[in-house]
Amino acid sequence: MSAHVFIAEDEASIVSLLKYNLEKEGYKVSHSENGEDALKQIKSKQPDLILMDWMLPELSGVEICKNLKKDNKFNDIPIIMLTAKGEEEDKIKAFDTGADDYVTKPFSQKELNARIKSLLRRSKPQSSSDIVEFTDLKIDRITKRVYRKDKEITLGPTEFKLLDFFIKNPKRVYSREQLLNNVWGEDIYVESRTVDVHIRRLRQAINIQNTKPLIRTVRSAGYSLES
Amino acid sequence: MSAHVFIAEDEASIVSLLKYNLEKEGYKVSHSENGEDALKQIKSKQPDLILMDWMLPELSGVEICKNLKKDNKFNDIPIIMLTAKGEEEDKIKAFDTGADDYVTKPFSQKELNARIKSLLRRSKPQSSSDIVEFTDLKIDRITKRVYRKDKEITLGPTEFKLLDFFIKNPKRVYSREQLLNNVWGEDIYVESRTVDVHIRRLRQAINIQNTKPLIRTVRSAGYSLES
DNA sequence: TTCCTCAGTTAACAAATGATTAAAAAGGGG
DNA sequence: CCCCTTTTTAATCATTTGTTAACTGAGGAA
Repeated sequence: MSAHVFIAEDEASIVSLLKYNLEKEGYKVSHSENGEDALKQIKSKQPDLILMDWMLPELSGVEICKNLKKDNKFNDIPIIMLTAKGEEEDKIKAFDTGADDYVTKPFSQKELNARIKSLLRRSKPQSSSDIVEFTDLKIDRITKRVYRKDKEITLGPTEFKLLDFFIKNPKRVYSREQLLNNVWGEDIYVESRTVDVHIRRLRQAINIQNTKPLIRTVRSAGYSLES
Repeated sequence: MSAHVFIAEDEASIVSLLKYNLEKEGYKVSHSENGEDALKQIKSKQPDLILMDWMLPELSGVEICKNLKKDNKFNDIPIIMLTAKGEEEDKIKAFDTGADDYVTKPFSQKELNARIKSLLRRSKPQSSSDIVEFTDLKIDRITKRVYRKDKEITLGPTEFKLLDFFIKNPKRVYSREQLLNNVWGEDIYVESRTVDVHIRRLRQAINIQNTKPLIRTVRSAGYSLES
């Protein structure tokens, strides 16, 4: 699943250059040449990232930026401002309107790609790496192995999924309901006590004698993974 | 509550310049001159943002960066790389190791401030909205934990809900009736004296010896949370 | 001021709620 | 059909909850 990059830029030559390069990187790309239309398209398409010219016909990049950052639904979309001016003050202004990064023309495609990658990584935590660590726990999603303090631990499939889910949001308390929906699946019906049983098995597997247990029980609320 | 910025940099002149400027901006600042120590400090202090020199004694910035980005507990801390080199390839490498931004020395303090602001804005919201504070009380609805003066306090489920309700409208006085409706639920019938008992339990849990009590009794009216 | 009354405080306890655990039953590949 | 995992069940254990009743103290009346 590739990210969707939206370009708001009126110079055709730049658009085609960007488009070519971004598509080569594997992004889905769409664009608009005018500010008003750009805003409309962004709101309907909800891209993952926006490259926006500072100056745009109809509605300036600054205006669009402000508009998007006001709206809860769109203020998470990272925005990179493109501009011909290299002046200090403009950079500050760009950041102040809510832009997340700033690139001056002419820009290097390589650097732009790097900045895009960085912003996307930040806004898409779910597509995180295949090896995740939390304190002394390490889980490898590829080989399906789990380690505690570099010692391997064997888990049943359900326990693995359970731990994998917990590790995505450590310290957060999940209700049995939430765990069932996220680990077992929305449409599967099992008793909520079943969760307890798997929590117990997971605890037994990952615990180390005389150490603070990793899974916390929050009475009448659920469970969480602690450090 | 101001953000905490950590500086990992060995050139004293740069550190003092940065420190001066960041503190003027209202950030809490701490620093380390050596890579190994920096990593240790970062893990214990958990700053909100890191400014890191590309080259550091003991353990290079790149290494620290990689190390932090692997661990779920720290990979949300934004990192800005500081470097003397202005070369293209280094920028790419910096982003590849997981840095979130990149600034070349000599840098403009104004631009750095803008970039810091942008990164903080981006990383804060997920954690802040479900944490409520009132004077020295802090309640985290995600992890279901309560703190007084940064020391954790354990509450039973009802006391937690009670405090959570009070903190939504501090200083406002609620009758037992209102508390029952809002904390216990509209359709549940319990004696109104029960409220007193839970108020007492909550008081015992959150009070500190020789300090003004946080919950005020308003005779023949109800209770309120005071500062 | 003193005394009385009423509202709030407190401690103790029994009941109920929720979590843990072990063991049996039920599935589901190989 | 056997082995391994998952789910259910039910007994047990732990904590929380609501109730009761005695106690305390504030504030008004005399």
